[in-house]
Amino acid sequence: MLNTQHLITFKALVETGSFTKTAKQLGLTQPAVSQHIQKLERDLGEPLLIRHGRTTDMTPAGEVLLQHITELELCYQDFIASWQSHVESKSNDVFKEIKSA
Amino acid sequence: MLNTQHLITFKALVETGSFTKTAKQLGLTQPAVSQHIQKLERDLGEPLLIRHGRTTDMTPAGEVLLQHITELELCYQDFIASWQSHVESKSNDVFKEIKSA
DNA sequence: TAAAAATACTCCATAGGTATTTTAT
DNA sequence: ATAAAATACCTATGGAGTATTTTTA
Repeated sequence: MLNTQHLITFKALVETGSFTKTAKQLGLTQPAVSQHIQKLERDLGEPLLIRHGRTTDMTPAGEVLLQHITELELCYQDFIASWQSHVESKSNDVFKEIKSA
Repeated sequence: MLNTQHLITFKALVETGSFTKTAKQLGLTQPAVSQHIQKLERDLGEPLLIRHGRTTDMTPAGEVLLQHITELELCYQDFIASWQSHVESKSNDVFKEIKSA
């Protein structure tokens, strides 16, 4: 199973293009970022990035994974929204109880 | 961030209706299942299940979460499918290389 | 040679297990 | 009294940090 934190790190890495910047952005160290990517690559059995020296390109596998991450984020946002409205309706219930007391 | 393994455990628990059966099904111990649910409830700040003795009912919060899990599973299945076809097209490339050699 | 990433290692947090207690039928 | 869930406690794995080495621009 893919670790959600590692996926977040991968997405940030694609955006910044730099392990060091990603680490700063996420409040991690650079080795931690390296380890997240390595773990994903081990889990998936192929490289997500092609390293040419300091710069990196995404592999097709990386593109596929990135698309998945985007969809997971949408899914998560939907959940947050429904959770919010659940909590709101709950506090409405409490309000009603107070009023009727 | 909600732990994916804990979500899987919660779904299994809803299906089996029993901590012990869930543990067996997932190859865990019963206390591990208890801990997964407790962790989710702590993370979300409200109960997912109402315990009346040995039996449990899902709370509305539990229903909301379960819906989310279902959507995550769909999302994951889509990913598996696109990953498969990515890998296949890669091996096709390899095949082509062999043929053209 | 100076930067960025990888590696080595160490430590600590937490996930999961065993043993036990609590609870409800 | 028994079966199921909760709690206590312990251990081991792995995640994250520091220090260092490697790499390349």
